[in-house]
Amino acid sequence: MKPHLTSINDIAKALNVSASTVSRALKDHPDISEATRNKIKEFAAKVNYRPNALALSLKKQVSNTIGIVVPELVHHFFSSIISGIEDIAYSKGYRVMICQSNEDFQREEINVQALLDHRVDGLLICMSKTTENFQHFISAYNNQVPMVFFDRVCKAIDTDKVITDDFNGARQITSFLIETGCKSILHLGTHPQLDIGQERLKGYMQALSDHHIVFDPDLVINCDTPKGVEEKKDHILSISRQIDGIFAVNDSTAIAAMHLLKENGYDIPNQISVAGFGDDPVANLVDPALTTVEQQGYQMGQEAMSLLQERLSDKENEIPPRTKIFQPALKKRNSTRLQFKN
Amino acid sequence: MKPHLTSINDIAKALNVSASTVSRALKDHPDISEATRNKIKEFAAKVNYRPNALALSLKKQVSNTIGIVVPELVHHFFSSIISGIEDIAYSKGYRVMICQSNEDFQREEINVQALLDHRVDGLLICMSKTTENFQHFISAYNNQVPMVFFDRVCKAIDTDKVITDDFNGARQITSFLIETGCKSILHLGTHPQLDIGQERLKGYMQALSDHHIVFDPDLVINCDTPKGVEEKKDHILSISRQIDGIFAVNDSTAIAAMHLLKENGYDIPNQISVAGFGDDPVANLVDPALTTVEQQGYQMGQEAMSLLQERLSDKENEIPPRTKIFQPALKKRNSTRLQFKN
DNA sequence: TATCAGATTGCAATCGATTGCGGCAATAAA
DNA sequence: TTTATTGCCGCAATCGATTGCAATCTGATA
Repeated sequence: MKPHLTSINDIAKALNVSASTVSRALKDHPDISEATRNKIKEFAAKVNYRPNALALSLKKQVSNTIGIVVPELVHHFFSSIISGIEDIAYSKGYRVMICQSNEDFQREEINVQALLDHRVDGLLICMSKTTENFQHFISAYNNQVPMVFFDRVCKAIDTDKVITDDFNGARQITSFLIETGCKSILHLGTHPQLDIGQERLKGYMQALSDHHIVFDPDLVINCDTPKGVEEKKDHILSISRQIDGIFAVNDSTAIAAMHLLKENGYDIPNQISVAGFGDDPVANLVDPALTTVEQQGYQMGQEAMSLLQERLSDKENEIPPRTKIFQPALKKRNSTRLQFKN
Repeated sequence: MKPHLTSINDIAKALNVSASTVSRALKDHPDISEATRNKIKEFAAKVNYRPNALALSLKKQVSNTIGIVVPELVHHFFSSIISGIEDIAYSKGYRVMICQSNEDFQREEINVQALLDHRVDGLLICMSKTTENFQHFISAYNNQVPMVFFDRVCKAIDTDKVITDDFNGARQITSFLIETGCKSILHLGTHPQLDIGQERLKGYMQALSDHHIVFDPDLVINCDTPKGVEEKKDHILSISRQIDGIFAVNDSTAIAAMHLLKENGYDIPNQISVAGFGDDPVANLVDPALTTVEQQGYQMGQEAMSLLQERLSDKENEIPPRTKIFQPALKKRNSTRLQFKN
């Protein structure tokens, strides 16, 4: 069951010429006579000849393929980033190989290694939540593999990065909660080792401080998935009587929390306002619609691929590492009070 | 900026042996003395040697890579299918290359061609909505490329297929609508050239017939996305007074329709019941939660990859084409009345 | 007729890894 | 001392495509 696709040698044999003549004829090399060229081109078209990309990559030492590692495709943010990457990649003549780490460090290591084994020209990476050892990245970096991190970046490596201004986004949305009347805001956060988690927490704290509200560490819970909300529902419910707002690190967690509260008789947003982060399309479909900040996944993907492409074209290696920061935009919806209330 | 990764020849030169000796030593060939073997293995480990997958694929004429073409990654159904595929693929030692057609025929053609150029061992395909010409599939099929279609299959090719029982799913959910009191059900359907669209329409019609309801062609609208609902909202609203139920071809369309009706003052489900297809996670998050049928994307992906893997191992080419049919399960939620009402 | 330029085409090496076969040495057997 | 055996390793071809250089042939010029 092995497919047999026509090679340049097959054509050469069939037409009684050498492989080099075929190769030259197909790319209009002036050395080849018109008669021979036409003969070869016609035959190639007839048998639907296509150059073997593996052989080409091996010979040219360039695969025109870039590798992507994302935590999970099922999240809209990541799949829209990938669309952004792909659209730029296609337009520049690159193919992409997509891998999921499933938020698992070992799978991430294997993925990076496999992509390097396939000699991708560069890497686009969003780290898994559980990655604390960066040796696989450092090793690739030391081997001169061009790489761009996006969203969850690796601080240990000085390369291109595309990120959201998580601090500012969190500060904005927390401020909005406070300005619409919230005085006691629960933060559902993510793993402390993730930069985005730290930044969003800092933004939350900064907003409190901006409004002279004392930070209460008991109002921060490590809980960043709907499953996490389910697991910690007793904790969340026990705390729910003393809060009037929730800022969750992402939309799905915010929505899960909102459902939990609704089920337990809370009026959203009048008793408790709920806000998320990311502006997943779901945010607009739930009831009440979720207030959140928009992360421009598609554009971030485009930017990441553009940075990588520039680096790949930079033969003299003179581009310094760059960091592109996307400003998230507040999306006011009905899961939070819209006006100031005292 | 080209990465330099160590090759077997680099090792050979460094240790003053031949490349063949290195190759044999690394795979414990008995011809190589223990001393030489250890020396080579130690050096290889030190420089972090990894075999070039391109060279291996070229030499062995097997890439251990399979190609996937899906319409769009952002849909949960497709990304969960991919997770199912990947998990099986990894466990069998295969890598995957994922392509999106964006529901565009030409992009699909390009994707298939690019995957074949990369000499994938097999293809896993879900056709785009706009594909009406199957030459790119037929050509691959004629070249003996093992392929499995899933969800949206290509009838023109006699190969493995993994599908949902769309007819039965549509019949079930339409029957449920009727049995809970609906007498006039609008169907929001997809392109007629898609099998899944035809089957779901047939299932809908069969359910009507089962319950002695006369089919009304005016109650079928070609509308299969939230955007489509927006575009046809006047049509839908003009028809809304004469209906008491909607069966949409997928969940996102059903939800969009539900929102449209809610905005226009309809009570869901008491005035109009709404049902979807697919059981996207969103279905459970909207209010009211959407009644739908569950399509087991992850399991379908696993099955598709398993079929392909069996075919790849079938050197004698004696496995006949198989079709696996997944039965969708009704998920009763609150967007439809739960009891019979007259 | 000898020589040369120009037009065509093939040879062979290369990319990285694999593998059948042959070669060389040391040791054992005759 | 000669022959055979065994252990260990390298040569060279191969996968598909590219490319510098050499080779061949034609027709033209001296």
